[in-house]
Amino acid sequence: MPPATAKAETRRRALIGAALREISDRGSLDVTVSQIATRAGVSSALAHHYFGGKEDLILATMRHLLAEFGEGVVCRLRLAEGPRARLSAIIAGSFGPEQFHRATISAWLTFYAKALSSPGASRLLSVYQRRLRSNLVHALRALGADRAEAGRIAHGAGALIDGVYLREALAGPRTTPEAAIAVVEDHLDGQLARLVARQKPNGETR
Amino acid sequence: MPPATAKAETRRRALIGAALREISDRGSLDVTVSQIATRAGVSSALAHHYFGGKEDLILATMRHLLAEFGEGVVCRLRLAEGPRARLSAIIAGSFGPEQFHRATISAWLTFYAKALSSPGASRLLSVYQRRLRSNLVHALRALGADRAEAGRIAHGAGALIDGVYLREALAGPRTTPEAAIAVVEDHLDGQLARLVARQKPNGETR
DNA sequence: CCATATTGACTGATCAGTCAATCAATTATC
DNA sequence: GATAATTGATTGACTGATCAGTCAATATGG
Repeated sequence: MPPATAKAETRRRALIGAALREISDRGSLDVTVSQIATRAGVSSALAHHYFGGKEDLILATMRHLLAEFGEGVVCRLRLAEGPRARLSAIIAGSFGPEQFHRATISAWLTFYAKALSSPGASRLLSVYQRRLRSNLVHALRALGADRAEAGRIAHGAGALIDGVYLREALAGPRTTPEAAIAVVEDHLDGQLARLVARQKPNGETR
Repeated sequence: MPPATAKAETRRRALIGAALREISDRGSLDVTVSQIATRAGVSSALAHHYFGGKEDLILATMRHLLAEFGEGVVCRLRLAEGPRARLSAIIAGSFGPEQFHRATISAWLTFYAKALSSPGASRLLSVYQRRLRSNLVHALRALGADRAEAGRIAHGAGALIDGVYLREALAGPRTTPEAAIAVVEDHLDGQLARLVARQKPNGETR
């Protein structure tokens, strides 16, 4: 509300957006503060003014991406009825068109790489992974999986989602979000079929 | 055989090994030529002498890792009898203990990230992906999958393998190669069961 | 006027790549 | 077999460029 703060917030957002675009375009975190600032239409000194330094700007950008991602999932989750639909909502949210752009995917991959050497980045990604896992496990348990099975399936599904993203980041031929979703749904179907078969050995599979 | 060439080869190997260790340790491709050279016990100028420049050294390191990986798969593949065993061999080879070290995995992830901005790195990874896919498709077709199905399953399995690696690169709690293998085998079992069920709708599943 | 926004100019550090100069080994010549 | 010529290995010192971060000075809005 205060105009000063409002302007500051605008600038922060602009810088984060510029950082995102710059990182995506160049496909690398080797992005200079000047490049980002120029893209945002300000001087590099201003970027340092609003964010303590480069690291903080990068982490803020990451946090932004993460938050956007989370919103997409939560939004879809609200509309889902029943545990199986919740699983689908999580998957669809993970590949929401607002995330599934080559540029955004590239940014994700670079963030993952950064997490190897930046505790801050690592922490952020852990949050995302835990949230995804928790969502999946919750829905799986509602489907009758015990804790171990739910954990196992969630782990596999999470890895598959990450893997599909990873391939998308590199692959020449563009895939659609629908195709990505299909891969994960397919995987889950296979896993759930066996889960059900194990629970009710009397032949009933659906 | 010629001593001069032998020495040169020794040096190249030493530099590649040093690069690998340095990249793994630091978890980043932001590694200086000096750091690598020092670790190899030579001057940075020598690294430039043997490899045209930094990029070439990095790519050579990548190629080395890739070749090692390929050998592991080929070796296991030779021992496998029957298509299903070949699938298992590919998976086991992908998670061979010689590859499945935190350090090596970190290097893989950084290479993936580099592929976003380096055509050379991208090409190398494409080779790996094509080889993996080709191996998988071949075995799957021998199991009766048609071209489309084999392609679909291979894509999913490839993505899952990459995803498991990706998680391993970050995860705090160390997993064993066996656990990683189990995840992918599990996935394949699910997929194959449905494949068989679709082919022979008369209930026979094994 | 005051506070905040904003900048240009600067600094200190880092690094890839170059180069001319040694050093070592191999080969050619007598 | 001794010696000179050639080639390759190796280095330290240097350069040119790049960049994150700083700071003092200036604009701008209240």
